[in-house]
Amino acid sequence: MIDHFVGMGFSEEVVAKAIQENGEQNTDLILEALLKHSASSSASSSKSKLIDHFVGMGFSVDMVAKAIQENGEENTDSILETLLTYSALGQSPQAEQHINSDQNSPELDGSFLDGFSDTDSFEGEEITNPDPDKEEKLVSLASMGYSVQEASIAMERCGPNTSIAELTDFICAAQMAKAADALLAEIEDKPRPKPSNGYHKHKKRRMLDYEKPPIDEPIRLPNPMIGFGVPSNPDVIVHRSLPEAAAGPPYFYYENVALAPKGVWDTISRFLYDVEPEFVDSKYFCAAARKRGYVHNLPIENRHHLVPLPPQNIYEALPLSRKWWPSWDTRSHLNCLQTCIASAKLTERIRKALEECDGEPEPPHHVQKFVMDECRKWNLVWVGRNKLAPLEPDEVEMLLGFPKNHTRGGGISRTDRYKSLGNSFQVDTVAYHLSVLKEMYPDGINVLSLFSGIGGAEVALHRLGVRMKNVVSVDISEVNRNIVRSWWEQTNQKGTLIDFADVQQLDANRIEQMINAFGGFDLVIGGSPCNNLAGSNRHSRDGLEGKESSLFYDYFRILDLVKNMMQRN
DNA sequence: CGCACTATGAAACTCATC
DNA sequence: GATGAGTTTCATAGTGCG
Repeated sequence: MIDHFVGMGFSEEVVAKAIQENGEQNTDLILEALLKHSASSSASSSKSKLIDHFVGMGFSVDMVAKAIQENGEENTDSILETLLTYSALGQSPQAEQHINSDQNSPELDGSFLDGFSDTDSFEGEEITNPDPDKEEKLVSLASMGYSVQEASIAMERCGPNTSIAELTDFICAAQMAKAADALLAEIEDKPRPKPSNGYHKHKKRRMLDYEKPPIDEPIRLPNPMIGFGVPSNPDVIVHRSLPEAAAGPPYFYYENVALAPKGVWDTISRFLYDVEPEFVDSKYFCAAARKRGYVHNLPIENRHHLVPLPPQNIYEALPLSRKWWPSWDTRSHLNCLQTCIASAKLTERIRKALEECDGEPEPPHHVQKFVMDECRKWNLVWVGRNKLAPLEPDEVEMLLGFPKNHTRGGGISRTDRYKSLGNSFQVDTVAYHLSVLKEMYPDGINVLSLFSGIGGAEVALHRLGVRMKNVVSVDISEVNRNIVRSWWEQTNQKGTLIDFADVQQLDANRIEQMINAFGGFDLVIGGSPCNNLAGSNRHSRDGLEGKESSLFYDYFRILDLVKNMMQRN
């Protein structure tokens, strides 16, 4: 019983309490109590949040665990002090480790920390005499956006009496040296266009690597996939320093699938002015997973989520399915919403397999395994006794944050609805990133929206209350353009919507024309085709050079044109 | 022709273990 | 570090029907 609810993502403590309060019999009441609890409290326990917080600053997990053990959970200042002391002394300076928490359970067991006290790599007696001056400098450098590792090694190399300015110079010089080497290594690569306003390597790097051969480390996906922070775990990364060439105006926001073939995100990031991608799973925003990478130059401080908050798990999103949900289906979130749905043949096979074991209290293990494998593969939900079904289009609309009937009618087929929705943004996730624009542009913004699809960016901005003065929207699909146009009119937008079918139509002349007419674009947003990158594609997963996915280079081309023209003005 | 339906794996990841 | 089991994935091409 406890395992059942723990499997849904609730913590053991909370489940035990809910069972105690409601009795073992009434699972509905227990679930309700759990949902209320998760709605009222944040998704993470305080301890795991605390760990995440410091790990996000670049400290290793075992270091953080040790520091919390020494100082208690309450005094975060003294924890930080201890961590800085460890770092200053050069103890276990690896920064790449993350907590290996269960992706499905945001809360951690109380016993979680126990394992770490045995694996400490540093001893108490080595930290007797922390140098206060050293600490102060570390704090200063950390607040400037440098990692503790970079800072502490720079101090080690430069000596104790080095000024902050000299230390930052040292770090920059090391970064540039690494960049030059990397650039030499890249010349061998296949030819590529370069940003015309210069190419500067300025990624935050870990000083430890400077000893190693100058090979660019490939981009890795974060675990948990929370980017620079999500509402339940905000500001994991407090500061980031953008490369000079990346700074706006205009702001830009590029999106694609996180699980692309190797090297794809390295290339994308390289083109987009060396901005580090922000990888986020939408399961932290809604009831369905959606692992995506976002390269953008927006500020990341003081983001806020959309209201009202969407359903955070399957039970909130699809309350009617609760009645039929068996205890052995422990899913709390759906998998990625894709462009195709399961066949009726499959759900029939499942129904028959389940009916064959109707007499027993629970299907045998191999049947459960078969059913659950298909449920996860096809995102099936329970709609009756032994009955599973794919999501309806309006349910997909809701899960992705679009208004009901957004893609309905006007001549679009059911198949095309699934396809357009499956290719879209998750609105709440994107809106969280875009939310900083609201205060920056009280008078509204001009938007260049490439590969708009069904208008995920426009819907997100509208729901945020960001006024759109002029929107230039480009999408190859006529039904998609109709959907956006129809939404634009239904929501009584005061601004102007101009649409194009093909990004090729946007050449330098036309872009210059529009920039002159509108006074420039404030936001260039878009997610280029993923079909040659996505794992579901058996036939033509050709990478970034694939037929459609290579349109990424048009996103870059247009963005770079806009940047240059706006810089000139 | 438009539409609904169906069959079709592998790459790349995570996690545990040795 | 190496290995292996387990899990996830904004899809395409072909067929058949009205």
